[in-house]
Amino acid sequence: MERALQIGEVAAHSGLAASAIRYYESLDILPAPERSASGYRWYTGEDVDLLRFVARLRALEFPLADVREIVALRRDGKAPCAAVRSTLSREAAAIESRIKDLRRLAIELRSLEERARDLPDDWPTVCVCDVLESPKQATR
Amino acid sequence: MERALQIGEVAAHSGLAASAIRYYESLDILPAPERSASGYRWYTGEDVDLLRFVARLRALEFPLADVREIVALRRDGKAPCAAVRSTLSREAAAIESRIKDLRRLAIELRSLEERARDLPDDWPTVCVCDVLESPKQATR
DNA sequence: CCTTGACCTTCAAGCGACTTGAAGGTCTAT
DNA sequence: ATAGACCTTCAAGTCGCTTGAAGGTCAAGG
Repeated sequence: MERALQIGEVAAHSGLAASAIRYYESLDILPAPERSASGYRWYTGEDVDLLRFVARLRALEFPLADVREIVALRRDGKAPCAAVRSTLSREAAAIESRIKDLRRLAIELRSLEERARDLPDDWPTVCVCDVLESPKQATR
Repeated sequence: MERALQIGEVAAHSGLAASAIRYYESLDILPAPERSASGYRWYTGEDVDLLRFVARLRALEFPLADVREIVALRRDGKAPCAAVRSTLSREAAAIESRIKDLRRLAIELRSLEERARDLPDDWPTVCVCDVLESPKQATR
């Protein structure tokens, strides 16, 4: 016979923070669990499965709106596969584009850093900041 | 003789949104410009240089707190190079670590997507979602 | 029986970097 | 005179939570 679990326990089992679980419940992403006589939330093993699933979606950076939709489909007995697929491809594309941006950024930051390393702190500043000004000019 | 510029014009010249410029001013990141008799902000050519510089810092994803510090140093006649260097290396490290995370994520999303492509929408769902459940199991 | 400490509760506010909207004023051209 | 394209301020919304305050509950130990 399985014992009911407190929020801290399901948090530990799912990898979500207790505050995040309460937050999801407040947004109707997660169903409200039973309560003990004193008002504590009681979770079941099924709840833990759902929390784990939600944690996985969030680890994949699914937006909460999508998580809500997917969890609702599941609650209605429908397989959320189509919704999951749609978010998967949208997220994957967004993240790949973000990676491209960040890579450009990282290269620029590192090259600026290299350039800055050679300048003294009191380098006479003719414009706002020599390190960042007119970035397309010579690398010295 | 140079004509004063309205916020929309300096926004266009700097790449910042007018709303962002007002926001920076409200946070004392940017100095408050002169105003016309009717209350419009009037910007000078120097202001545009500063706005461009700030736009560049933000394009490099410098946090606003750092931008504030750097702009303040400059206002006090000090070269902000040390502060810039410090943010550069911190930001570069943070962004490279973020890239690593996102690359792992992208790989996982794409492989899940591939796996999902082969499943019908009404695939009998034995758990919350077959596509995402027990991700370490066979790729079918 | 009482206290300690670790848990739990709710509600409100804060984070970062803005954007958006409402409600209104100004300026230029027709 | 009016249209429309600017500008102003202020408040609230976005996203995904976390943190803090103020308090209730519960088991163990003295």
